Amino acid sequence: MGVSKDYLSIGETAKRAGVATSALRFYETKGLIQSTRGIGNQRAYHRSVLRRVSLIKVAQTLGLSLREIQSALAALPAQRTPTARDWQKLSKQWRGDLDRRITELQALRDQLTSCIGCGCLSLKKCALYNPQDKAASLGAGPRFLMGDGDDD
Amino acid sequence: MGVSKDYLSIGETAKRAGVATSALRFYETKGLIQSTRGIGNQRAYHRSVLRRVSLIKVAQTLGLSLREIQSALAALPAQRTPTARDWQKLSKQWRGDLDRRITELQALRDQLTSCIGCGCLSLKKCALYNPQDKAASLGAGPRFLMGDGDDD
DNA sequence: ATAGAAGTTAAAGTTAACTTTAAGTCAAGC
DNA sequence: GCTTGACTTAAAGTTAACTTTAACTTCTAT
Repeated sequence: MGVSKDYLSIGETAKRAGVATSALRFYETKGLIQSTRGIGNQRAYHRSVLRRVSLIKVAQTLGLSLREIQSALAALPAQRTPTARDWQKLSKQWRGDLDRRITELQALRDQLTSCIGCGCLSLKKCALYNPQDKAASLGAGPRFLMGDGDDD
Repeated sequence: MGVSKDYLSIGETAKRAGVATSALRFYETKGLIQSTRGIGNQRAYHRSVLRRVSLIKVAQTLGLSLREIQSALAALPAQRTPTARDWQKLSKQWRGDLDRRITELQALRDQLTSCIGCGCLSLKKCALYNPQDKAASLGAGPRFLMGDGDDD
């Protein structure tokens, strides 16, 4: 059982958060969560860690790396259960990220769509090939360029 | 210079395809591209490899893994420059993949949007948390569930 | 003939996000 | 007293997609 009402063992925390104990230890080494130590040097996680892990999981679903998540969580108080307000702040920012990614993918799809049937695939000319064009060319409209047969 | 009009050294191929020679060797071990060997055991890549590498790069931009790309390319003749028709077939399939990913992300965003301000973050109830719900819940409409304060 | 650029192979290194393993500690139940 | 289960740490393993390194060999130009 838990160390107390407010503190849980690593096993319990893992079970309730739906992650492996190894993941919790890993998160701890990365500074994403914290623990205190009880008798026998065993970890005791505060209840608030459960929410933190939840946030981590949501953020991961959204495609954020642990490093990015760490930055975001750094803004939250470690020893307090994140409030609705905390969550709002984070989720709004994350939605922005998501929106951006979606927009990028849509532009990529449009580019791809306009390229279907084009068949150019010219390394030097096709917009799909040039990563540096990515920001610039996305939304810059379709380009139907047939390779000249010599520069592919 | 190239071995002939139709064959290029690894260095030239790398330069023209915009990838490192190490990447080309790597792709070769993965069966994504092929080479013949001249005297001295040096690789000679057929011109068509340039297009193949192009396809690989585009596919990667679209988010496909080398393994998936390998499958797609397996349908293409190794010793022939992919034609517009080949490209059409691939790009249509890839667009489908892209569409699906975009749809997923949009559903995720909608879910996130509806969760902003909700602040539930209940491990047991919030739709954002449950990966297995992902397929089912996406598009299943928003869920405003406040945690009961005891389950997370 | 010889320097230097470009190639070759096998193996190890890199990053992310963890898991697995090894070896040992600790508390509870019988 | 002893087995069992949960826990601890450090280190190694895993997958993807390459890059880097080491130790040579071959080609090209002078």
